[in-house]
Amino acid sequence: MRQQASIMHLDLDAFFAAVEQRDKPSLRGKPVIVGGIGLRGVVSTASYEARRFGVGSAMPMHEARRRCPHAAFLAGRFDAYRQASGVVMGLLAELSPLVEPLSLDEAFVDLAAGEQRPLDDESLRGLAAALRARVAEATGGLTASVGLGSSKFIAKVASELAKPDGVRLVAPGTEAETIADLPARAIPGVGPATMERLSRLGVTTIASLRELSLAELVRELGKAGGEHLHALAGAEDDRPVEPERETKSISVEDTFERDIADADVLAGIAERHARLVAQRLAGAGLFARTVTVKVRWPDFSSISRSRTLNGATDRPEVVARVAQSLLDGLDVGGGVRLLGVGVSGLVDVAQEPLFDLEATASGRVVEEAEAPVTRRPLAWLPGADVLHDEHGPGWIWGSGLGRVTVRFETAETGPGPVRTFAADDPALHLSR
DNA sequence: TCTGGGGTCCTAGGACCC
DNA sequence: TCTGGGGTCCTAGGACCC
Repeated sequence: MRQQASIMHLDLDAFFAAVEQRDKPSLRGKPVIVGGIGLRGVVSTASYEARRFGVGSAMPMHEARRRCPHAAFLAGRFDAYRQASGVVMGLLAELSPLVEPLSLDEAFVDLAAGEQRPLDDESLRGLAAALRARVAEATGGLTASVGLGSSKFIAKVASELAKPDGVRLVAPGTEAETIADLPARAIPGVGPATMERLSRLGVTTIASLRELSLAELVRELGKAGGEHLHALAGAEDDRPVEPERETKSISVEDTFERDIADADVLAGIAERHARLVAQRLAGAGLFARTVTVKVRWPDFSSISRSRTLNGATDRPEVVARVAQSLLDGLDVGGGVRLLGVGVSGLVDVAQEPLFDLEATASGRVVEEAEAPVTRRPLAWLPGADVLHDEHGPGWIWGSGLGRVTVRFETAETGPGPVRTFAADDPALHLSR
């Protein structure tokens, strides 16, 4: 453990919802919920206004609609999120070469690896304040919460304590007392299942977790989990900030609006998924040895089937063929809720296998493989950016029954007017 | 009308090898 | 003549995170 609070954790507040409010002035100050819009969607991010109604991440969308029916429900615009995220990560990179992104809206920064600067508490607080101001300025007003501590764990806890829109520095030497009264569930890695086991041992807070011996924790949670938790409970954490983590797996999966029991339909979906996976593999310059198919049944239980080849491939037809043969081994007659295809065992050189299935049908399959992967036509998803030949830029408020409702406003305009068009109005286009 | 999608890490058992 | 002891790879499942 280092002697300075020189590990930073930055977390953008209600990120997806905040980007929507930035770009849609009429939604500022109002409940906004971004997530899966379909029958089986879940909430990805809720704005703070929506959280007051008890809406939170991972909540089924129908439940969110019940709790906050007047919210704006949006499908999400990942290009916009990626763009804003890139700007913020760029600002972090100016602080230190050691930046570890955890997701679009979160990252660790090791400030001790940056250029020489004082790392006393006051200087670090000043650095965080300046960073937050620059984030807001560079992103059109997004707010970030920043935690500073002597380890990743403490920095992450600190940013949580700083939320929303704040800074928190946990002074070196005060780590254990700072976390003592937090619920054990606040430790990253303690989820519902682990918390349930801990509760049965009488654990509530981190202080009470500390009363369990290492042996007890290992017995209850296994070697790795037990040792990790024992260390974190005592505020011991020497994990380094790792800027480059290599990709270990790539997958595509889809939950269907309604369960699918038709093997031919599922085969077509598996093929599409396999092509997308292979496309991303090739895009990353990687090759895979193992292909996995995942199926979720109507009762929500799921299984996976995998096969490791004796070489590595990035060829869509090979991934598709292996996925198909794995799927063939399953009885889908009772219906399938979700189908996924993934690859792992990634290497950066091809070792094309002498693949026994290849010789049999390569000609036809290769032709198919060269056809570009076609994106499904985009529906008028709520929240999507559009451009109208006459009225200019706006966003989809809602659609249905052959009509589309658009609000014409941008981050710069202030709240704008709403108009409704026919869904096939030739003057209306999706942006980008 | 319950429960996304993209990941990571861990465990456990069996095969296989020296 | 009761049958060691590792190590690694593979498969499957589960917990967890954002």
